[in-house]
Parts: sequence; C-alpha cells; structure tokens
Amino acid sequence: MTTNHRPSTPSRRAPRGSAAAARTVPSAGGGAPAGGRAARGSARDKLIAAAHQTVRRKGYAATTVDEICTVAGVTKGAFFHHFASKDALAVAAAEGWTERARPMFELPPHTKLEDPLDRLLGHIDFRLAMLEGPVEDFTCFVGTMVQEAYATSPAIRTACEASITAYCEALAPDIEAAIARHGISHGVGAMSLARHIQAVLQGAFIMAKTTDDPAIARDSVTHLKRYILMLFGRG
Amino acid sequence: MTTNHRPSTPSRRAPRGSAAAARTVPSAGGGAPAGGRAARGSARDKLIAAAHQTVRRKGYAATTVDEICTVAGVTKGAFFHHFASKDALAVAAAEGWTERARPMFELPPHTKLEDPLDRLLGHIDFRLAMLEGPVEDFTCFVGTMVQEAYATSPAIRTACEASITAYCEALAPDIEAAIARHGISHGVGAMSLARHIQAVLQGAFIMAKTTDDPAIARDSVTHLKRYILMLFGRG
DNA sequence: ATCTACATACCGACTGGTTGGTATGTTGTC
DNA sequence: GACAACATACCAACCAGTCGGTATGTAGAT
Repeated sequence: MTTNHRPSTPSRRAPRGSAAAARTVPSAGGGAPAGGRAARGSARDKLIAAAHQTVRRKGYAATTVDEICTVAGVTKGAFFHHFASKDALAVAAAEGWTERARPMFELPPHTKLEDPLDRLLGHIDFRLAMLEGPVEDFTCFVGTMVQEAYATSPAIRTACEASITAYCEALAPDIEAAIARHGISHGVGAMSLARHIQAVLQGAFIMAKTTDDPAIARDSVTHLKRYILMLFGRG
Repeated sequence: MTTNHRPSTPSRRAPRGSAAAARTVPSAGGGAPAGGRAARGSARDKLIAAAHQTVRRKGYAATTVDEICTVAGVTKGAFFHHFASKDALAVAAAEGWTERARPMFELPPHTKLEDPLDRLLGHIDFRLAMLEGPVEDFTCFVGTMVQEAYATSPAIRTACEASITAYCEALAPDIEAAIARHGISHGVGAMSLARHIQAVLQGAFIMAKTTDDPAIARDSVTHLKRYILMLFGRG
C-alpha cells in the first residue's frame, strides 16, 4: 500500500471512549485543561497503540508506517503531523509502554498485601497468569524493539532502557523491603534481583515465540518463582 | 546500494582456511568425493557467516541481501544461486548456527570432568565467560531472528526452534545424570531446567542490548548459577 | 591427450513494487 | 480568521528478486 486511502473503519469518529484496549496511555501533555471528550486529538494515542500491537507481532523494521496508520485508523498525514519520523514514533511508543505498564503495580489485589515478599510473589504470579493466549498479546514491546535498534538507533535504545529501568525500579522497593524483613541468601541486591526478574521474563517471551507455546514461558517463570522462594528461605 | 559492484575484499580467493571464525559449518552436501581445498564453492558458507554477523547487529528485516553479499565478499548472483530467497538463507543460517554451537559441548576442558554436575556448572561458567566485549559478538542469532519471524514465517520459526531445541537436548544428558547422582529439589526435570537455562541466556542478551552493558547479562547468569547450585543442594 | 557437451559457480545491470517522507489541500475549533 | 488536526496525492530512494552472460571444472567419446 503506497498511498493511504481512508481506512475502512466503520465509524471513524467513535461515539466515545472506544479503543478501550489502549486507553491506559494518557494525553502525555500535562493536565487536561477542561473538556470531556478528546475526540479529535486522539490520533497520536491510536498510533502509539497500533505500534505496540504491530511491532510486537512483526518486529520494528518489518512494520511499515502505512501499516501502523491502517491499524490506527488514520492516514499518513496524521502520522507525520504528530511524529517527525518512524523512529520518533518508536521513542514515543517506548515511553507510552512505560505508562501502559504502570497500572500493573497499583491495580491488582496483591499490591495491597501487607508483607512485601507476598507482594513480590503476587507480582510473579500475576506475570505468570499473563502468559496465556496468543504470544503477541503478552510479549514486551520495548524488549522486541530494542533487539533491532540497539546498535542502529541510540535514541530508541535509550528510550527502551528507560522503560525497562522504570519497571525494575518499580519492583525494587518491595524487594528491598522483603530483604529488610526476611533477609536474603548470598547478599543478593534488590535491583540485581529486579533486573534478573526482567531478564527471565524477556527470555521466557523468546522461548514462547520460538516454540509458539506459552507453556514453555510459564515453566521458566515457575523456575524464577522457585529461585526467589529459595533466596528468601522458603524453599 | 542497488547494484552490487565487486566488493573491495583485498584478495577474493583467500589463500586457504581464512574466515576461520565461521569454519565450523560443513559443506552441507554429503561426503566430499575427494579434493583438498574448497576454494570455489565457499560462497555459501561465507554468506551464512555474513548473515550471522549482520543479523545479530541489525536484526533480520533491517539486513538487506546486498549488505549480506558485501560482508560475505560475493555478489547477488552468487546469493541467489545458492539460496532461493532471503528467507531460504535465514533457514540455512539457523541450521548453520546449530553446527557452530556444537563445539561448545565438546571442546572446552570442563566437558571432560567426571561429575555431570561439574560439567553443567562448567558450562554455565563457560557461557558466563563469553559475555564480554561487543554485544553483537556474544548474542544469539536464532534468538534474534525468531523475534521478527515467529508470526510471519513458519519456516524460519521452525528452523530457529530446531536450533534451540538442539541446544537444550545437548545440555539435558548432563543434567539428567547430575539429577541421578545428586538428586534435585522439587522434582525439577532435566529438559525443563535446560530450557530455563536457555531462557535466562536469551533474557540476558536482551538486557545487555538494552543497557549496552554485558555486566548486566553476567549478573543474571550468576543468578542462574546460584539457582542451579541451590537446586542441587549446594546453596 | 584432446575435443565436445554439459554442469556448476558466479557476475552485475536491470526491474517492479515498496517505503519513509513531503507538499498541499480541507475541516473543525477557539 | 488563524491555527491545529487531520486527509490526499505524490516522490525519490531502496530492495528483493531476475536474467543474460562468463568462468571454471568434468565426464565421455575418439
């Protein structure tokens, strides 16, 4: 598709609050001054959500700007109105991914448990439960993208690093508190363990992609959970 | 580069046995009838080695056929003489990757240790020692490629799966023997642990790419080694 | 031994479709 | 009416794959 005709979305201006799947991404500005419906200025968020979806399936380089536009239901004019280049969208989408992951540390029930170790184990169980259905629905956008861009685009690599670091830093306080309360073997550090958790998840995603089977990924995360239990003397 | 001029390799017909880094890939035919030097029929192997090198740096989709040819020091004519398509090269390169990894299980000193657990731990240490220098020199070709191709090319996905499965199956016998001799906690299975080892390595590669720092990867593999030690009651 | 017939290995200009990006027009809003 | 938020038309570069041709071997007949 070279030119980009109006995409065949049945009703372009959705009634209100549609595109629910990707609504977690905020306006990325500051405080919305007033007004209820965003309506017209929604192309940016839709493009970012479309990038998340498409890149996770096909990778970054294989994903074309036209395709992102089609999935988002907008035209190329809208794309280059909001983003200076494909790479600029990638950077914005990496930032958007961080926002999209944030509720994971606040919403689920386990985040209210009293013992920080229980919160940590609850998080692992939560990630474990996510590993179901189509592979492209639970894999990591930034993990996928950084593989292709780490050596060719410093801006994208840095944006992906920021997203992954944010995840680890969101995880670290509970680990820190769990260490303080329960102690840990071998003097393992909180950030070190947080990064290892992230690494196992990323590796589990690759194994799931390779075998086209989420069960392989779940098995690996189960090993991870066992390791954490053993570190805290609950083996 | 659209047209493909003769690449600027100083002497095209290498004296003998150059390209040593990728020599592990055999002729892929059957029994070589006679003859000593391969010389003329070396384009295929050089293209596969070039694919390993380039794809690990830039990813599969971003790597062009022209670029692979340039790195290999051959022309496009040679490329399409040996491979029907870019995807066909990818499949062959995945098979070549398995061959290239095979010596890892035979050559290093630790493979001759008497205790299978020592051999396993020696392998982890070996992988740990590999995590140095430029990221693109120690990362996994099939792990990188499958991320981009798992949903779009069944042939490539299957070839990558075969390579990773071969790695796990090469690792499993020692794990099995170690379990038989030393016992293991929680009834962990040999293939399950082998796949987890592979997952942690793949995850460590992604973390190294993200941070552009092999130390992060080493830290994760150190966690893995500690987990294995604990499983075998040597925590 | 040499010549014919054929096969394999390789070269490089060319092509048609694709892709990121641009230039310009249109519509809604303050 | 001015400005933001789009839409449409278009382009130059790029890229996988093609194709006619050449160089090098090799097997069989004479």
